[in-house]
Amino acid sequence: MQKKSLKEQGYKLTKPRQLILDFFSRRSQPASVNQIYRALKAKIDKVTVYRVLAVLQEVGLIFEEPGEKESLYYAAKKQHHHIVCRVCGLSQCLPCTHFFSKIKNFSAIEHKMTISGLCKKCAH
Amino acid sequence: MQKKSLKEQGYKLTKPRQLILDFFSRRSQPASVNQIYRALKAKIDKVTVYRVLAVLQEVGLIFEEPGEKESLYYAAKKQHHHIVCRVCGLSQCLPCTHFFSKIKNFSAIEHKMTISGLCKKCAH
DNA sequence: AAAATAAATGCAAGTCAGTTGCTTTTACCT
DNA sequence: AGGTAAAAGCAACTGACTTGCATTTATTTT
Ligand SMILES: [Mn+2]
Ligand SMILES: [Mn+2]
Ligand SMILES: [Zn+2]
Ligand SMILES: [Zn+2]
Repeated sequence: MQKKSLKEQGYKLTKPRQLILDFFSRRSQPASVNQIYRALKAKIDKVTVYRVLAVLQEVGLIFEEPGEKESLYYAAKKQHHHIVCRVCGLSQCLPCTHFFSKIKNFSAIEHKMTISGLCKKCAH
Repeated sequence: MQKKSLKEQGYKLTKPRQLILDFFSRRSQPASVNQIYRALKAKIDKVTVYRVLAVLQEVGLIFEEPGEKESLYYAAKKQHHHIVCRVCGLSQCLPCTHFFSKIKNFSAIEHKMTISGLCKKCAH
């Protein structure tokens, strides 16, 4: 089954929401709030960016991820791990192994991981 | 070889530094800046807590870690991974496997990982 | 098509972690 | 004890993120 739209889930399709959905349809890499805000050349308030991202995440149209500098990043595809260059920010997907399937004493396990390094261009 | 003291590394042994070293000698779990600050009942300025932690980390007497709520945590033992209860904060060490030893395109690899869950007491 | 209405936006102000600049105090050396 | 550089304390700042509230907008109802 494919993703339900905002309207199908009882949310209005507003101009800010449309702008941010368009942004993600053009972009495959994860993006921070500020990257999104700047990409829209401040056509919408930054508070609205936060609120729209919360809604889009709520309805499963985007996904949150941990990041290096700004802590919240979002992407159009479900969360998996990345390696990020600490100099230029180049980011590359990593195959997602399933760590820790049998941890004792804890339930409802979640994990967040950031792997960073220097890409060829930045390594000297 | 064992750890060099502050003095041996050219740093003064001041009252705030002593207090924080004592704090870590009593505590095995990682602690955030605020936890440290509150534990000292504000005997020293919070800015000083930040600066002392930076020094102690610099000289290798404590180690920084990523965390769930506050992003900076510190511990007396070298960085490894933990699982943290999202309700009460109970934290437990995890064996550190050496992920990602052969990543392509990136050098100087570092990783940060937080694993959280609900401990037995908080799981209902 | 216009009015009604609830939901969403924008703006201003607030919170909270972490930083910076600067003055005063302190550890340590002579 | 006195001198001095390093460190502490204080106040103000920054930047991410949140909250409250008045205004605007998407969609429903006439
Ligand atoms: Mn994964
Ligand atoms: Mn590890
Ligand atoms: Zn790079
Ligand atoms: Zn718990």
